Amino acid sequence: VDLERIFDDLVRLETRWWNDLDTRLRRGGDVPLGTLNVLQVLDAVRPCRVQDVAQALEISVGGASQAVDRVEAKGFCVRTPNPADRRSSVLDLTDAGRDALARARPRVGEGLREFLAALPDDRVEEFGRTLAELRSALTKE
Amino acid sequence: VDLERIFDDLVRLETRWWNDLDTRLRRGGDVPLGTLNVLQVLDAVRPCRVQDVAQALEISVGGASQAVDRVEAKGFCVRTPNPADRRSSVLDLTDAGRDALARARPRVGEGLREFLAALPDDRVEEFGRTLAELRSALTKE
DNA sequence: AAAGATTGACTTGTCAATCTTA
DNA sequence: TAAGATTGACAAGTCAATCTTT
Repeated sequence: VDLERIFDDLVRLETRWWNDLDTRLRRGGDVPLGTLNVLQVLDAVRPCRVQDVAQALEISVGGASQAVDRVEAKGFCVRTPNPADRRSSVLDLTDAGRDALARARPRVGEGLREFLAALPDDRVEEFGRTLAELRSALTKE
Repeated sequence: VDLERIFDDLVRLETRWWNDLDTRLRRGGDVPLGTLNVLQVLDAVRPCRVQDVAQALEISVGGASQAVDRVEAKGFCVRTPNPADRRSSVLDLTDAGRDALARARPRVGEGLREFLAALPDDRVEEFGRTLAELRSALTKE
């Protein structure tokens, strides 16, 4: 098996899907895909701190802090002092943030359905299982 | 099937693998992974222009031009005026570039073997086939 | 001291405008 | 006019240094 080829295909596929989805979102007047990812984390993880965003997106804490800055500057979330630990803040979606999330999410779904239409359902499932296993194998290191 | 979860796992897996491999390379005194990718294209595609790098890496032409700038600044490739079309240059690896490529490549292989050790061989093969199919489905659009 | 977060300097990508040659 | 490439302004990540609170 040619592992370098697998890695190359993984990276390029991710690049193309990311850029294509991001372009769709921007053209449709929605938030960029990076912003959407943050909104999804804020919606799914509660309570949510900067650290939780970093972990969910597999990026550095510094990067997550800056990403939250941008989302907050657009009025999509607020930092509230954390009563349990004053070193951190709790991040909460605003109504505008929830609206942006609700508008953008379906567009991503559309794109993904098109991308994966090339594959029969059982292989899509298998693909998802494999990705999940490879990812969970990593976090155990 | 949860397509959003598949996309999320794809993006995060790529992020982790990329960052882990890049860290290994830098720690070992080798070129960064982005540079290695360019070297691999210059080695595989001949003759190679900036446009070919952009296509192979699925990045913009502007980004490819800058990436080649960096590789050239490190002395790993040279731009030679293209006799067949004077709008473009032909890119060639230098001896130093070939050395850097030969040193870095095996380290990436090591990392990938570790990452994929979590999976039996037949599923690694299947994973590779799926990635290739999904990618080729894209280029036809 | 260690943990959470922020900040500044840097890397590497995008896009739009521009230049040169076809 | 279009194609190949370059450039400058900007976007979004990394890391290391720092600040505050535990």
